[in-house]
Amino acid sequence: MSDRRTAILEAAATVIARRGVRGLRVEELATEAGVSKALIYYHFEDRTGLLRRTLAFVSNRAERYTTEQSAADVAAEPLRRLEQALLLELQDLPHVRENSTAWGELRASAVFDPALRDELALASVIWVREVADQLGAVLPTAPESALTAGAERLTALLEGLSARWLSGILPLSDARAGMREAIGVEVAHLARSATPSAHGLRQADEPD
Amino acid sequence: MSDRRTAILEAAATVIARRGVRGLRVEELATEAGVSKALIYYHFEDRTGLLRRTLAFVSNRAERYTTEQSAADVAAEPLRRLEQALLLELQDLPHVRENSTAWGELRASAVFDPALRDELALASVIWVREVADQLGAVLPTAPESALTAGAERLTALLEGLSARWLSGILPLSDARAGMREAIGVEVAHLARSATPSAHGLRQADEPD
DNA sequence: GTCTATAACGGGATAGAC
DNA sequence: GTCTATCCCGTTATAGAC
Repeated sequence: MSDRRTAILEAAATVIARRGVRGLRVEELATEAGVSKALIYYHFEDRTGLLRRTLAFVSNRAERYTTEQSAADVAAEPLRRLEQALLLELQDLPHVRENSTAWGELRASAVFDPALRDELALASVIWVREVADQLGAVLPTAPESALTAGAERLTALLEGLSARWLSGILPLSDARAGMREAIGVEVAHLARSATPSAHGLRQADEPD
Repeated sequence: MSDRRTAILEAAATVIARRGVRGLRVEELATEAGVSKALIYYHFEDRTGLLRRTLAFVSNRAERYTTEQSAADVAAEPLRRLEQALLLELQDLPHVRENSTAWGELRASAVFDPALRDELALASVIWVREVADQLGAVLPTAPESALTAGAERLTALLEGLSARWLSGILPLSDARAGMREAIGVEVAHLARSATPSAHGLRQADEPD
């Protein structure tokens, strides 16, 4: 894959984080990437195609830095690693903010743009499974389905808190505190359901 | 307030739910509302002003139907009422879907449009307090700060789950199950922290 | 592969009649 | 208050040279 193409995708993430999907102008993107407008249409089908590729690019990049970060502390306790991985997205660092903002934008756009849904669903499933795995490292006895459900809740909460933080209605520190507490609560909950024999039988909450 | 003006706001919610803020065309809005484009500019400053008013309109409407629904079951147990109020937003009914979609869109837009932030922050604070109050009815002994934090988590989770549902990456039934379980977990958590030595206290009045 | 120049048009906003 | 008609700018997308 050409250098230019990658440069355009990186620039797209930057511009989306700055202006939103709605505010993305192919011209501004061209300037940001240091190329001409026409080259963007040469490398990508059209505006929507570009967005699709950017979504995949952003989610790969997020996955990459999450994994790197965790690998660096592979010796750390599973719970610490889980917290790190989730709180990583709630930091006021340029590249984190950029990735979170772009991700949020593209997710929101997917509600109205079916072309984005496949990429979004794929990225989402990968992320949930990753978190489920880390939860599994914390709670080896918990059943897979419970881990997935827990990961679903934690990642959805993270997206909700992130959206509030980025739209300026929740201070970052509150978002981080909320996330940290939720992790603790979730782990405790899963631990209780996973080891019913230790204490009294604790059945699942409500029937569907 | 004129009939027309309200009709335009209602139509705006409908069109935003159909096309997104990004896809809202003043012309389509005019058709939907059964008025001319010019009238929209007569009643609202400009496109952004219209969005601001629509945000306030949508959040008022949501508050209204939440309250109505709860009032109808005022005799129900507090926990049931809390669940009802939150799960209300996760239903595949036209007007609910419309409100949730429009709300999500406007929230996402606020990240890049400071003009929307004040309305958004206000609506958000009202909603969190409402949920915190209902949590307080379930757990009279819990301190106000814990209730607010819990409500923050529950509403943020709801927004996260809702976004996933509406973007088609999470089935509605999963979203509802996740929400229901989270409520149970959260209430249990708050109950434990509020009554470290005993449980079942149900008589204390409003904490400060 | 990459550029400059331009076509083509969608859509926000306004003028002015009634 | 409400309409019809229209302006006109910004934006996507393409043509064609190098």
